[in-house]
Amino acid sequence: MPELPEVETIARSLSPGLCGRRFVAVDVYERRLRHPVAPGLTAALAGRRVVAVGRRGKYVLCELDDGRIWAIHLGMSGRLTLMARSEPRRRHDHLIAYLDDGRALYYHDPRRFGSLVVMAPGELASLGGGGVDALDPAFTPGFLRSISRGRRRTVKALLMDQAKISGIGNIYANEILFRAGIDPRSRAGGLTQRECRAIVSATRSVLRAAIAQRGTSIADYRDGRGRAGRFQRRLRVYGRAGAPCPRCNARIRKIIVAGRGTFHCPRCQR
DNA sequence: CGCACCCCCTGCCGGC
DNA sequence: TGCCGGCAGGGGGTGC
Repeated sequence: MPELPEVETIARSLSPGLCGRRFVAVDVYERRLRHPVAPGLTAALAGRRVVAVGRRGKYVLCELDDGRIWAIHLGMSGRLTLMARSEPRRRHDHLIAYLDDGRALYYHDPRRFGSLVVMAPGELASLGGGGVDALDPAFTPGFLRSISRGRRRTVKALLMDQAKISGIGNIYANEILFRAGIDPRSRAGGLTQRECRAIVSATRSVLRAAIAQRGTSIADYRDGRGRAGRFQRRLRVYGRAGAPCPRCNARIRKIIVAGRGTFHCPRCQR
């Protein structure tokens, strides 16, 4: 589910309610996530105060008062919600972290593709493969060109490679390449400077616009207060197979690229 | 190196 | 109505 804009929205919506609060107790109900929840997670969180809530790539980062960082990945179906602690635990609520103000943070993940890890600040650089965050100023056309050069892989696979660029998933890769006018199957190594500029520019505008709409809610996604996003109304190709291209009216096609459903306009994306 | 392919897991939807 | 296959925003591992 959540890509960069959704994770950013979740972090922002949690921050006011979490910052300055202390975890008084943490209950783990299911340890079998993408990586098994470490036995020491509860002890690492309990008693700690939250100093800041942020994001990197697709991870929500919760900075603790001992300098360590709780990194939360929501996989495809994860939710992180701040609610009154009297809320009943629901099916697939795998962790509840109780705060010192009568509220609690609920981690909910039906498919269990997410992960929960407390790490030292030094380990942050390698998180999720260590790619440059897609909204980091360091993600420039020159950088994109440097990681593309000589590569035969498709440009879409490169955009979604978290070890190179972090935060872009399947929905936004489709939208970015549509706005940049580039065929998702084209080879990364063949990108011109002009195309690299178009991709970086489209990445920033699409991700920022999606954040402004508080993310894309297709099925599961909700922010830290349970609210849906609105960017699904602005999607130009994702999920629109057979519909007319908003730019040229040709029919949008669905193909498979990089193992994922890929939507594109065969006329305006070259 | 990069990819196709498989897996993990639950829920939902459409077709029959 | 029920069953079944396919698909879904994530990542990781393997073998070619």
